[in-house]
Amino acid sequence: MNIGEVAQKTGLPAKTIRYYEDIGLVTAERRPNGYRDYGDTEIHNLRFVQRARGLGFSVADCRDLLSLYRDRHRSSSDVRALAKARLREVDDKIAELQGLRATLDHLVNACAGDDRPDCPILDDLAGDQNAA
Amino acid sequence: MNIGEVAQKTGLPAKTIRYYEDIGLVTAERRPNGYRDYGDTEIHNLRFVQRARGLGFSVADCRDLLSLYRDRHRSSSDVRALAKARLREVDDKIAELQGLRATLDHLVNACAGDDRPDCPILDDLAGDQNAA
DNA sequence: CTTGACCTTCCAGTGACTGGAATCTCCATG
DNA sequence: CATGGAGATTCCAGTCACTGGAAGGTCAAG
Repeated sequence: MNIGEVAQKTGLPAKTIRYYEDIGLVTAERRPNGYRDYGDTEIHNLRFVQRARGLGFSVADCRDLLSLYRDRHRSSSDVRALAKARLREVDDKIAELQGLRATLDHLVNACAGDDRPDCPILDDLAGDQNAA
Repeated sequence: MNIGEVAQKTGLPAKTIRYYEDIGLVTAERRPNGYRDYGDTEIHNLRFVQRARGLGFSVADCRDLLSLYRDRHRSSSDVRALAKARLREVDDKIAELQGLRATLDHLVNACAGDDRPDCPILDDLAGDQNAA
C-alpha cells in the first residue's frame, strides 16, 4: 500500500508518517521503485501511535508502549506505570490551568471593556498592588 | 544595571532577557563597553511580560499587551478581548485534558498492573474493541 | 509523448527558549 | 603590572513533533 492510501485510512498526514519512519517509530518496506510499502501490521502500529499520541503520550512514550506491545512477555505493570505517570502529568496540567483560569476570569470580570483607558488587567500585569 | 542583576531581581534567566531583546520585546540601552544597561522601566516591562507569560499569553500577545499598556489612549475593551480569548483557550484546554484524564483513569483502573502480560491499556491502544 | 497525480529526499521554520563555545571586560589581589 | 575569575558579549545548535516547500523521480491515463 502506498503512503497516500495509508494517510487516508489512518487520517495521519503523509508527512507525519514519513517522520515516524525517520525517527524509527514505524518503518515500512520499500518497493523496487523506492516507494514505501505498507501492510496491515504497519497500519496497525500507526493507529496505535495515533491513539497514544491522542492521549498525550510523547513520541518517546509511544516508542516504549510499542515495544511493550510487541513483547509478549511484558508485565502489565510496566504499561500501567507509564499510564499513571501520564495521568499525573494531566492532573498537574489541569490544576495549573484551573489556577490560570480563575485569575483570568477575575481580571476579565473586573475590566469594563469599554472605550475608556482604565484597565485592571493591565494594572495587574504591571504589578499594581491595587489592581483588579 | 547589568543583566545579571536584572536576572536576579526578576527571576528571569539572563538568556531569556537577551532573547526578549533579540525579538524586540524589551530592549535595553548599551554602555560604551557594549554591556546592556537596564533601568527601572525595563525591569518593569520585563516583569510585565513575565506575569503575562505566567498567565499563558504568547510572546506575540505580550507584545500587544505591552503596546496597549504604553498607549495612554487605548480602550480597555482591546485588552479585555485578548484576555477573553486567552480564557477561552484555557477553557478549551481544560476540557480536552479532562477528557483525556477520564480515559487514562479508566485504563489505569482496568489494568491489573502485575507480572502478567494481559494489559487493557495496550489492548485499547491497539484498537481492540473488547478492550478496557 | 505529455500531463498530472503521487512519490522521493532534503532543507528550513515553528515557539520560546536553553546550552555551549569562543571571546571580551571588569575588578581585585599578589 | 600581571593574572585570575566572574560576568558580559555574540553566534550556533538543539529541543519537540511536526509542517511547508522545493527539486526531482515514477506511474497510469489519454
